[in-house]
Amino acid sequence: MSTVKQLAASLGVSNATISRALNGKPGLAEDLRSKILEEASRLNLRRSSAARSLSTAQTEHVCFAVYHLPGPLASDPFYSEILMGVEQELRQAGLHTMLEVLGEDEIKDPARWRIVRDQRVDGIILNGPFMPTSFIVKLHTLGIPVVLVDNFSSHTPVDAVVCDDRGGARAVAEHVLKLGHRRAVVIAGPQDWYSNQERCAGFVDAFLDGGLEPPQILHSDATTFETGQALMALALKSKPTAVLAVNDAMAMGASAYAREAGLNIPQDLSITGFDDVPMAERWVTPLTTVRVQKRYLGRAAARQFLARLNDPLAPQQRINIATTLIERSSSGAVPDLKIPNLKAKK
Amino acid sequence: MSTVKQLAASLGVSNATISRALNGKPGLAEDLRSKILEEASRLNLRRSSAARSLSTAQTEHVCFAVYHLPGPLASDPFYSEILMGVEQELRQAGLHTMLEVLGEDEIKDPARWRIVRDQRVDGIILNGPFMPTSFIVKLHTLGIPVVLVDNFSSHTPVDAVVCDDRGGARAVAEHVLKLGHRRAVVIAGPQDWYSNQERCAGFVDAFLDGGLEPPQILHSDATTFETGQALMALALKSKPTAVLAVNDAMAMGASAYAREAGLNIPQDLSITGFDDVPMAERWVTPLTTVRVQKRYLGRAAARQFLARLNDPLAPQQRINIATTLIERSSSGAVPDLKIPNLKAKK
DNA sequence: AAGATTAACGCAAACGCATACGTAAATATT
DNA sequence: AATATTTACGTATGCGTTTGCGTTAATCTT
Repeated sequence: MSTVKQLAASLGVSNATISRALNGKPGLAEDLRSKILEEASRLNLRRSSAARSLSTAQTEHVCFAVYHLPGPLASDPFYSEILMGVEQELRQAGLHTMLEVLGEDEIKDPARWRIVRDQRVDGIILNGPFMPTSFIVKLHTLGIPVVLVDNFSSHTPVDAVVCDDRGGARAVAEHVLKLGHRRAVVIAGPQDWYSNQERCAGFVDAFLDGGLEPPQILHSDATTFETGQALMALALKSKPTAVLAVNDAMAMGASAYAREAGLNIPQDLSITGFDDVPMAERWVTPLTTVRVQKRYLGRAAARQFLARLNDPLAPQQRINIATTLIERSSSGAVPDLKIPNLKAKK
Repeated sequence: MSTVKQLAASLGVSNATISRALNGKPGLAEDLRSKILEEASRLNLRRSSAARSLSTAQTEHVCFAVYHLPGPLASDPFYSEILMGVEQELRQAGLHTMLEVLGEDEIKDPARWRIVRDQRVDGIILNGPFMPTSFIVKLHTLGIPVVLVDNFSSHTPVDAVVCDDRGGARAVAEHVLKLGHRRAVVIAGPQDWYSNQERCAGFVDAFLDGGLEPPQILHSDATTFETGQALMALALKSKPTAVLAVNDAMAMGASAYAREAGLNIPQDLSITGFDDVPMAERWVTPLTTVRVQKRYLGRAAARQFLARLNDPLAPQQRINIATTLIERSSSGAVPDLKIPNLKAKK
């Protein structure tokens, strides 16, 4: 329970020396240093992070902030795996993670955000699909190191760590095309959501590259199981042989709806998801999907943050984490029987 | 970007006055106070939390710490809803939440835990089923305010906030008994897990109160979907008409296994879960389960923490949050046809 | 061997805020 | 009207570190 000053007294040296010893700084005999470290652990030294921060102007805290619009997405805990990754990496670097769930107030005026106003953190890692550009820019203008994770804002000068949404989407789409499907519907979420855009773009890429018309895209204002069900109802009107969902939650909703409509998956209809959430492989018909390593996304974000701290003037970076196609049984060869039907109807 | 001192100079008053105005302390004319507050927001005052902490010996930070044993439980993000509740409530009280994922090192020697050693937090909210008693006691001995959430340690002098595991379990069990079931098997997790114990006890309570033999209990070292499947394989040997799982993940595993074994739920077999995770109602056969309001659990924990801060000497408290039975379609009347079969075999 | 360089440490000033105490003016008391 | 009380503010000290600079002693240079 002792302080640095007490340690100094106990060893008959100045507290400057103690400080140098503890922080591994030069200008100190090695034997004295080791003696100090020994005494420090013997006396159970409890330093004051406050005093240290006051002196160094560094808090050793970094904020992980999420912003959920009020409404259907409010309770999606999708960020938690990212958060785990962030914490893991920051902890390894000797930094501590502060969690903040943002509300409208902070979004509107970042300068009034408490951790900013009180200088409680050395920087911020931002997560959430609907982070307004103005918010990000203001934060950046305040001189606070910021990195975006699982989101990207093109008109913003801050670093971003995203997964390869587009490439992943292209991969599932190609997989589905290879299975012979030609009539596909995309079940998507809000259009102003970065990942959603990229995934849709990836789907389209694959179709265009295959010399095909781009698939029909059904948008919605949410990406939940329920909206997946609802969009599936619409999608079925086009008599598709494949449905590409922008995430697993919607894919499962779509799958549930199709099942209740008497369709067999994948015999009558192929359905694919995106994310590879834990339930994806445990679903009635295990989901063909794209694995996004959220935890790694978080780790990468933290590492990028550390790099930014070390070099505040480095050019803006955008880091892309690869995704991988996971083939399971919710996708299968195109149902031969139905193709003529569709053609006939045409 | 100004400091308190600059504010003082700008208004021609002392910084003591500024401090009093900002912190709502008495000894200050109201008009002066409002003038100061106005100037403060005009100059975009950025105070130093470090200096404030140094002076007041309070950080305004509280740590939410989780401890996951390495192994199968490692990635269960069950704590995230609790965390959300904690953050929400602490934020409302003007405190900030620090997240820490504990490792073996911290568990063994809390005094070496960085946030403790550096006095980074005003207290700690602990979560995780396998928190060792010694760890909790040491923390408490160090004089750090601690509250346990979703866990309870009877040989420990710290506050705890738990849900009514026992009552909830009793409720599902009674529900199942009311449906006519007599031959039930309990699918459970590790025996040294508080919630697991309580839930098993609740099941047993209901059976004993009904004048019946307690059900067979199958334990496992994890509580995942996969262990649910595995235990279901064992459970079926007893030809039960109902299976009570200690959580939804296991119930879903059990459900999946039963389905693949050709059983119809609930016609051939009733299955119940516990927790009411989001997937429970979306499962192929929507799960009869017990709702645990994890978020509220977190909020209650934070409130208890605040109370503890205000009165460090108050007697230890244990707060119990009610649970509610959610009846869905995975449970049904006992299959009449099979009862004679079972009796015959006997 | 005398001067120059370097190493090892102490001194003391910040860092920015809170607060106990002091003081002067305003108000209340008799 | 004189004294006692309260109100409103300033002064100055302390919180526990870090760090620039100064000092002394040890080592190196020629």
